[in-house]
Amino acid sequence: MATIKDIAEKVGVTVTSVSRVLNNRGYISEMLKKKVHEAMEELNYQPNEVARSLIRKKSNIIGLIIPDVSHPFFGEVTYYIEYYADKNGYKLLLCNSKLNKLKEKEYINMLKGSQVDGIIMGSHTMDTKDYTSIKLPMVTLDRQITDTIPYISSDNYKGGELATNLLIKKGCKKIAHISGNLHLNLLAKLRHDAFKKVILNKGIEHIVLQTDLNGFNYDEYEQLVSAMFQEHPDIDGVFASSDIIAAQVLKECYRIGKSVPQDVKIVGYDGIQLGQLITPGITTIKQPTKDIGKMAVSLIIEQIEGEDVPKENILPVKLIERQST
Amino acid sequence: MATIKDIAEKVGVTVTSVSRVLNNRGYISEMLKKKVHEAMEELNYQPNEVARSLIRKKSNIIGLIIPDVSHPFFGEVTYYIEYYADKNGYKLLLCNSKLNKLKEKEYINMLKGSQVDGIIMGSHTMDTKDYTSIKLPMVTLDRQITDTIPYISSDNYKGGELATNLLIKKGCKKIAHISGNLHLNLLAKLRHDAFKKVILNKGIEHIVLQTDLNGFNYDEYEQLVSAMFQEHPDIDGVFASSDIIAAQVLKECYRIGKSVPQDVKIVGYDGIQLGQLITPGITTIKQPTKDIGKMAVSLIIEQIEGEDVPKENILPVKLIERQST
DNA sequence: TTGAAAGCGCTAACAG
DNA sequence: CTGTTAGCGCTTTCAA
Repeated sequence: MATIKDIAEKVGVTVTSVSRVLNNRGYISEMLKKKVHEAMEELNYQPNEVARSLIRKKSNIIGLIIPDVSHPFFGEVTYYIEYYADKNGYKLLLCNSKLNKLKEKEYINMLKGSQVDGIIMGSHTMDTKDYTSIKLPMVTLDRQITDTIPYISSDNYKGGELATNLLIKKGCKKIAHISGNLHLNLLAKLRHDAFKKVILNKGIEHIVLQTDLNGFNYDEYEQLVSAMFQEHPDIDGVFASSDIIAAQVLKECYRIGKSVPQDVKIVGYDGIQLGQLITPGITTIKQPTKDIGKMAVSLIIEQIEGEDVPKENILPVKLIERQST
Repeated sequence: MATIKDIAEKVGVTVTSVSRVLNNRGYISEMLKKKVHEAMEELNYQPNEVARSLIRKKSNIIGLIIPDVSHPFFGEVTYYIEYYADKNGYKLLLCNSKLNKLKEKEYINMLKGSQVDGIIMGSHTMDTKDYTSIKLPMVTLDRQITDTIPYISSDNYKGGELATNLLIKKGCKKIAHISGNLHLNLLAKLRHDAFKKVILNKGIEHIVLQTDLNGFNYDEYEQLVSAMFQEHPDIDGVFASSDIIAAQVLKECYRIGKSVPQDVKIVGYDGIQLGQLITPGITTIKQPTKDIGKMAVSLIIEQIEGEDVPKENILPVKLIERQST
């Protein structure tokens, strides 16, 4: 690979001058500019960003830690984060924590070592102090760690209300809520809280199930859902905390001969693109993945640039009614 | 952030010695080792990988260019690539090209500038010479660019045969194949070739449709599939080039009142995890995403280490029969 | 067993 | 408008 020195020699000036045209800083003659650009073309020169990072103390890299990119919700969010990062001249280092505490720690150290300019955290298994000691621009997705670390979430409480109210409105008498892990302090817990409030308020029979901690496991979902219908065959409404789980519920209904929405009504969560493809369409609460990604990037960049950013960033959700209700 | 100098001063030695214990190279007294490690603990020291990369001329970063992480197939592959990269001490820089030629070029330059040690290319919209001029360890997914650049693909021809034969065996009389873009020189084209060969061989009526170039667009799929059934209402078998498209076909069948598999039989491709959730289950040709990811990483690393690697790497596919056939 | 010195590729005062 | 010099944080000969 050609270096700045090569092109300096070729043009017959010092590296300083070349650096100047590279960065378009200070006075440079048109003549020099032209020659340098030509030489760059010829030698196929590409500035070494590693060297630049070292001296500028800025890598232009954002680290992203999520449980699993292959989960459709995180896949979509990641897509948009990468999109907006690139648009703003940043690169994305991707880390899949699998909701594993140790891996999460290691990734954070790795990212610090790699001199990333900021971290977007979509996985939160560690203790509060582990996050506060990071000392790097940070933004979390769906978790409020302290009031100093900005977070982005969609309006989980509202989502929980919308889903629960819809099921009630449609006449469900016994409703199950299948939530994610309730102990991780995720804001997604608010969906559960809203569910409880609404349902208690209306005095409707209900149960709450929780999926386990070990990431996203389709088999686990399957067992959970199957056991649920076995123990509570009279369930006629399910509010699932993800579209994946909702699809699992739908599948189980088919398997045991319950028709949807006649016997059982189902509401999912996330509004993943793939949800459109399932028949009957699963009613869902759509999270604005694009806006989440965009905001995550802008909040990180603003912090990198030393600006103050709002700590609470709650984006609206939207109820999408399809055939499962 | 503490630097090597800080810890050298704290311990009362030179940076050279500290560097030695960091890298466990050369003679170092146990005493020094211990002291240095203590100081590292105390100052929460993390070696600056940017500085290391600069001097070692090795970043330990792999670049990954794919069309779109939020597409489930690529999401899964990306997940495994990151997994194995991390396992081998490498980091992953993620790039979504959206199958856009210009973006792909820019990403490649960006990755070169970032001094990545190698590139895994899962997006191929450029011309052959653009790839050969990259001069960096590289491996492509599903495209044979030249006989010098190693590629990984699953056995597309076999997959096409399996799918087509199954549909025929199940009694289909008019079979449609919905392929991806046939002009991108992807090896996925072999699915189409196999389809043609088998179907002509048996003299069965058929049509071939092609999805467009602009990445993955659910609306486009919808229109395509809808138009297909309108023009050819007598189609009773569909071999789709992805599970997503197959799901779209299934959905359209529901919409227009065709039952699956009685009226129309469907075979998808990829074997994405999400496919399990759809009812009726869509028969599919499963690509070994985990093995693909693992092999991509190992082929890149072997090249980085100067080893020769096999150029053609074809992994087996597997027919998974579900209810759509 | 440890240190001095050079240098990776680039930027940035400060001179001229 | 251009060059000299120092230095980012680290590794690595070569000496001691």
